Amino acid sequence: MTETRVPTPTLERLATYLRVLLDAREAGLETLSSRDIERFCGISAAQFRKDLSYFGEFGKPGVGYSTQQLIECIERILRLDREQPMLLVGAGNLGAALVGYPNFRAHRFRIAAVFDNNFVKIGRPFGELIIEDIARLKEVNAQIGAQIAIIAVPASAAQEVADQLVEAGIRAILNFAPTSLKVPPHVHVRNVSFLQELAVLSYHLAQEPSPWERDTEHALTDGCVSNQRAANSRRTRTTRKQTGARR
Amino acid sequence: MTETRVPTPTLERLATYLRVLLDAREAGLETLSSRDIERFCGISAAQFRKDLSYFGEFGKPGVGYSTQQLIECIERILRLDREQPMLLVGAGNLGAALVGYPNFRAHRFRIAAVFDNNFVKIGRPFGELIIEDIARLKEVNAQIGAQIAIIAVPASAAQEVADQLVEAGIRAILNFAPTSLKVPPHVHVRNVSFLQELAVLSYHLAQEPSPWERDTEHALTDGCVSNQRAANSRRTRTTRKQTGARR
DNA sequence: CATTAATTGTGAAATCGGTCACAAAATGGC
DNA sequence: GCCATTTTGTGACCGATTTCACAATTAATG
Repeated sequence: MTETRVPTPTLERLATYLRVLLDAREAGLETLSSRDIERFCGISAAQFRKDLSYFGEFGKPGVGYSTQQLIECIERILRLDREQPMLLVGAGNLGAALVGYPNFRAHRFRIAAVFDNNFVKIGRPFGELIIEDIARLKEVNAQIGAQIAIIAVPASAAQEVADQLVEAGIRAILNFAPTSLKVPPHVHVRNVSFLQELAVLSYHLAQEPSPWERDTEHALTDGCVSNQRAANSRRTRTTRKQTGARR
Repeated sequence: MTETRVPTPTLERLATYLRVLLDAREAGLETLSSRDIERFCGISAAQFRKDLSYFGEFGKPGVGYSTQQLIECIERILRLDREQPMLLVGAGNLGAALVGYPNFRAHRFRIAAVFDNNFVKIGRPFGELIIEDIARLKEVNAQIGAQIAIIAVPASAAQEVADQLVEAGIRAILNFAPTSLKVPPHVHVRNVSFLQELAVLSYHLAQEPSPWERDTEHALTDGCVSNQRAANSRRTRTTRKQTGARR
């Protein structure tokens, strides 16, 4: 609340709170308590209050929070209170899904231009926009002044695109390509990785095999043993216990 | 590394390591050290070693890790070593991007069926699949036996879809709808929220305004003051310091 | 106006995740 | 075979985040 940097998890949750509040306002609720928030999105009431405490005091003891006022405050904190033009690079399937994504507007994000390097696509309409030549990135953004860009190109092209975006004055990148971008320190990057999310789910499934699988599969306990040194030396250091993949 | 639960951040990073390893194998590198990994994806060498230590020992001191062996081990850990059929619900733009997503196959994920509730779409081709009636979810999955599903429908329909998926035996859900799903405890959910990611980026931009904006805008320090009680009572509790949004 | 019930904001404690540093292991050179 | 060099695996430390618990505040009731 006084001088601390705000933890990223707090920022992420703020967006969730905002969504809940918007729904609540839609439903005509004028105030919400932290316990209501917990019911609606599963984030604990204490967590919610602690998160808000980084920014000030917004509630009334005994009453809760004014839906309308808290919406306005969170929107200001997150800079969602003004139009934000964005650049989209990559006019493929994913790009098409993004230009058609209806929820951007509620948060005042707007895709202001689309770029691709495929000369067959350049000049064609894409949603309500015309696909621009990626070579004109800097030139076009001199007009638009976008600070945020979305990368929706294959991994092999992503780094080059990122470099061009930085060159064009972009300071924040939402990256859908499965690759680790290298950018100067003043540029923020957030990665969205379907594969990563699926991998985490897949891991958890493996931990608790489904009933019909349990008796035909024993791979959970064999499988990934230590390989190399597994069956030989090592394990002599201190009191090496059961080496190998557990669980 | 003996009985601890594996932290989720570790699981997420595992997917990144795998990507790096796959690229390295492609490039003909037979071994990699933890410092190489750090160079390629920015995750610290110590972090990498610690992450692996949850699962066993995979490297050779003085040498590094066999690319091929480590790929195989991580694939086993993440259950990426066998085909995983998935159900996709929602045959809109996003669904189209997902059925066409080329990277699923490298990790053996496969969209085995697509569902929608729009009778105009049902029966039409969608990529290489035919759109099925959502009402046939359970019936169809009795054949497929998928444990993972992807929700790519509007938020308003997401909870109902989730309920039907659980009913159809699904145990893991990748949710693209901006809503908090309620599912039984044995079902895992991961949310993908563009808006949340953009909101975090937007916040950081607000913290460090771009040069050309700095002298025309002063909104950073005014803006979201505490509202309610801001200018009146309160602040009497202990030694309440400067109330209101900072920064 | 006093009492009760609800709810906030926040220090303090607990938990969790990340970094460091170093002993142990592997390799290459001589 | 021995020494120098590299790199692993991990315990110990440290910082960040979450949870807890409670004093303070508000509103409602009689």
